[in-house]
Amino acid sequence: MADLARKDADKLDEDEARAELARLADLLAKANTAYHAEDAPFISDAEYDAAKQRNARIEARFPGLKREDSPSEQVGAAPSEAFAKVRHRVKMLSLGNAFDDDDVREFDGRVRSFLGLGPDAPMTYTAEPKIDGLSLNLRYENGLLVEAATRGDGAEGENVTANARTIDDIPQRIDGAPDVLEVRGEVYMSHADFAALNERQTERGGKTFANPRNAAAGSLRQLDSRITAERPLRFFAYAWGEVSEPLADTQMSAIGRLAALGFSTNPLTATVDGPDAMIAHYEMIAEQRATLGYDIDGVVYKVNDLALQERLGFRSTTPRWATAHKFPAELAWTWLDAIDIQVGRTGALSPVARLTPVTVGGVVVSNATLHNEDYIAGRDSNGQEIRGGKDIRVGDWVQVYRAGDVIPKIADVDLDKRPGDAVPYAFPETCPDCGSEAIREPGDAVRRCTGGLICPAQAVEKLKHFVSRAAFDIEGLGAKQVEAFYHDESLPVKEPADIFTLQARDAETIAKLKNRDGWGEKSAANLFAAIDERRRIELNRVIFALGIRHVGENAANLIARHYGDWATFEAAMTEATPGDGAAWDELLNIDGVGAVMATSLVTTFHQERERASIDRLVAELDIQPVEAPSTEGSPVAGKIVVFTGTLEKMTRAEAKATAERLGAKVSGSVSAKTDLVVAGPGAGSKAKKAEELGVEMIDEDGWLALIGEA
DNA sequence: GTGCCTCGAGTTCC
DNA sequence: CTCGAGGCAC
Repeated sequence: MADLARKDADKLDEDEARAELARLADLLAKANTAYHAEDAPFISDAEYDAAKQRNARIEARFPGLKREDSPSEQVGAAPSEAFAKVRHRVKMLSLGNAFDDDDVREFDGRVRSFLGLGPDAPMTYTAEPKIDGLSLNLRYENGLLVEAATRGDGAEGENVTANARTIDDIPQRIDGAPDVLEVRGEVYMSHADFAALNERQTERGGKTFANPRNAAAGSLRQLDSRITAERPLRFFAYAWGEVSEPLADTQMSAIGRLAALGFSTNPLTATVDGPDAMIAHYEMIAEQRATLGYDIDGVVYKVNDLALQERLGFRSTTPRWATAHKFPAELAWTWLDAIDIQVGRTGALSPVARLTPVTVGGVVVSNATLHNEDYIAGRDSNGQEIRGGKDIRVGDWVQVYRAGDVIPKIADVDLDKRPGDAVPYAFPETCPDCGSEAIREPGDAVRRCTGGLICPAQAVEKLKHFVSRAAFDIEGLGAKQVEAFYHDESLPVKEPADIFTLQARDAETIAKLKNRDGWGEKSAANLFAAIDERRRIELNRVIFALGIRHVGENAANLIARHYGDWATFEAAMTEATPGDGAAWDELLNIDGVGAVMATSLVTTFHQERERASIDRLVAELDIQPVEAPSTEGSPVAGKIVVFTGTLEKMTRAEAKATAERLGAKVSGSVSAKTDLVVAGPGAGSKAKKAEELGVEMIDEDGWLALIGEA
């Protein structure tokens, strides 16, 4: 009986099967509690899946033995699917950062210059503490709370409505609000509540939390909302998402409106005029930091006038009208035990510091990035000394901080504690993984392995990139799995095409897969189904997935939109030669593609080995063409627009942003391809050229009238 | 040629 | 999140 757990599920007799089902039911129940309720799993996901499958297999053989508390009847098994996804109707963006007074002045300067205002024009901002918790979007329809979602990646978060309802600061219903109102704010835990919770957890033998933020995050993400209800979470409202009618004219009065509706708003929120007042408010909050009773990590400034906020708009990931002034990072000293080298997808050799674990800002840090060769030597990319020119050596006593409160870095070295035998770090000149020469191009900061596809480290990283979220995103085939497959000689997946031939390649594949830990027939079938589903895939994802240097998600979109379908794209890459020819010029003419990116693309398609690998992949796929996004109803969609002369009612940057939002392409020079020239006073050569070419020309008012109709 | 701005690549820990 | 580099405007 002792080895029951090891015995093949198909060979158990009836008594053994009954005992084994009981054991598995108990094990899985405990694992569930540990995972969900205590946030401290004691078995791996793979072990969990294996136990579940073993249970299902035995039940299939002895249906009569199926228990009333059978784990196969229980829902919510897969931890990652615990919460439903919610797509935010208005994106939840992050904020840009300011680290010192100069950054704050620069922020103010950027706001003014975008709006075309001088340094003396009045400009009012709000300033409020930046709460260190997790942001939440609350959706109210007709005054009733209908949905609460975490920020997630900004576009999509998790539905935690049941848990949010247990938080006292979050009203279930509100009176006098717009029909649709999304309130945004921060869920946090106070210092006192955090300490009491950890004490309680210790008494119960449960897991304690490293800091209030983790405690708040862990509590909000409980599957059982009764547990969340016992956790003392709080909420400050500071923003909004979708609203059916405007809340107010200014940020400050909108916050007042939220307070009037029954939300907690932070009492240290105030309006301030200009950078000096912003900085003064920051210092006032910094002085109170220790006595607030909850964690804050800085001060947030927002342009107060909502009409100006709208004009300022957004950059790719952050609003132009707000920034976060962060408190200086916490520092800690520890020993540097070793320096390891990692090899990236593009062959970049990145040094990583292995540290004696140390707590920095409530988190235990054991690794820190060392960037590159120069950084270790004590110089930045311009050859300027950093850390007072002190190099970093194995054995050193080093000061660590978390840049942006996230990435561990080394700030300083204590030379007095340097061991006598410490030697300067010798950066490897060959790849630690494949032994190929590692070369640093002149003017480049990184040293790269020249092994290309023959380098196992690069091949694995390329595969990870291939299955990543913005690329193929195959369900059940993440970074960990492809790495395991790569190294499993019985099921080799050495390049992307191998993923798609996995099933067909070998009739025994399923049998082989089953030998892997935690895999059964069902998981294999699921995997193949997920892979097959991804054979139909959009062109932009394919281009990004190829992992060509300098071609990221954004560039891949631009390129896909330009060529439209794979055949056209492939023909263009094959035909183009770096430096000249019509195909090369066409590539360079794509907005956002320059010579470096173009060379990288074209040479990849001309390298025999790379090309063969791409061809093998494409043969397995059904690549969907992409169309330029239709900006319906926009009078300037797809048009090439040039702004020239002095613009009086908007700045150049503003005009460009607006035009692009409406689907127009903004160019700097007038050519036969130009559709429209917007000329302000003082327009010179460009207006003249437009006239010669017969391009339509309008003034600023004409432009505003045109887009006003949009 | 210089100076933004944005993107790409690499990074850690939960 | 940060840094470096590419792309592009001035």
